[in-house]
Amino acid sequence: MISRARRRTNAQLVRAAEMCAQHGAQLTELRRHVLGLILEAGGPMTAYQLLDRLKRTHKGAAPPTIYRALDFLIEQRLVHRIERLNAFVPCVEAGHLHPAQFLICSQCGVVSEIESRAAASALEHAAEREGFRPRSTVVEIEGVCAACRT
Amino acid sequence: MISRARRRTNAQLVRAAEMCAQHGAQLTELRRHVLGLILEAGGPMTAYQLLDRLKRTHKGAAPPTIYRALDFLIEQRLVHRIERLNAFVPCVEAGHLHPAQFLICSQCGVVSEIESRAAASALEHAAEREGFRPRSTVVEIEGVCAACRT
DNA sequence: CCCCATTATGATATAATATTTCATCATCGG
DNA sequence: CCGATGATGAAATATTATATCATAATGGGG
Repeated sequence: MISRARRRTNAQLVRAAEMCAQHGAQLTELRRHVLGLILEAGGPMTAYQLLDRLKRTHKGAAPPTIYRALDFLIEQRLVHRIERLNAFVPCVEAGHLHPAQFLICSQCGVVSEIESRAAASALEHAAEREGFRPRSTVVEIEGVCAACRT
Repeated sequence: MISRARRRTNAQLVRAAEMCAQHGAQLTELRRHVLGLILEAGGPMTAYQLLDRLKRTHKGAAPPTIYRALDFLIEQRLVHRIERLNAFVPCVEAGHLHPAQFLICSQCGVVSEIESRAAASALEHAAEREGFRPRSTVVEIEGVCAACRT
């Protein structure tokens, strides 16, 4: 019995592997496994939470194991890092270059990713007015989500 | 002989004390000292860099000493935390509630604060479309500054 | 097919960042 | 003066991240 969520994850993993291949990068078993953990988590996961899970099936896993995998996944734009939480979530639009914009609920801890093209372009223009060439933009908005406001 | 920069810092410290007082908070000697270190630094400082400097004049300083001071200063909106660097800088507009928007040069390490009202309001609207009530927004744009682009 | 350059992983140690906890001390309003 | 609150001291520990060196897999040229 494979759950719907699990099937969805598998599809995402297949797609991720394709996208890596297109960039000449390989989504190895290990990296694929870590990405799977993040996809299945349903919320932000810290590096050491991921490491604990990884250890269940991957005996000798150590901090560098997980950080190297995360570096790769971030490089491939499959995963975002939420700086405010020291945590990691899947990209909503895997593999695409897009500004990371997060809503972080301080009550329930839920993190959701949004995409405001208006904000992204305003930021880009503001940066370029200073002569600054932006490469990677992170927006993290902490507050209270709709569910917790009731 | 008091340098111009030093005089400017003093003025900022006086103003900071006033603003704290207005909120019923006290800028104690210790906190004032830490704020002074950040103002004089001329760039982002990590907690432990600040701690090292603090120790020169403040014998028993320990990690909680500096983190408590930083928490206070952030609470009073006198200092920003740059999540991507685990580092701290003074607010450009001390004591005001404003979204923190930073340009971080990955070549020279310089951090500058910008203020794009357009981006801030686009983000606020995007958040509220999701029913999210924003409380604190951080934008960190990593890239290459004008000076380093030449 | 083999070589070897490159990339990936294993393994250990350690560095850097941050918090918990409990005790003590100041301050200030009643 | 007293008690409540807020601030600091001090020690231990938790959490996050990197450095380093060794070993193994992989994948193009010859």
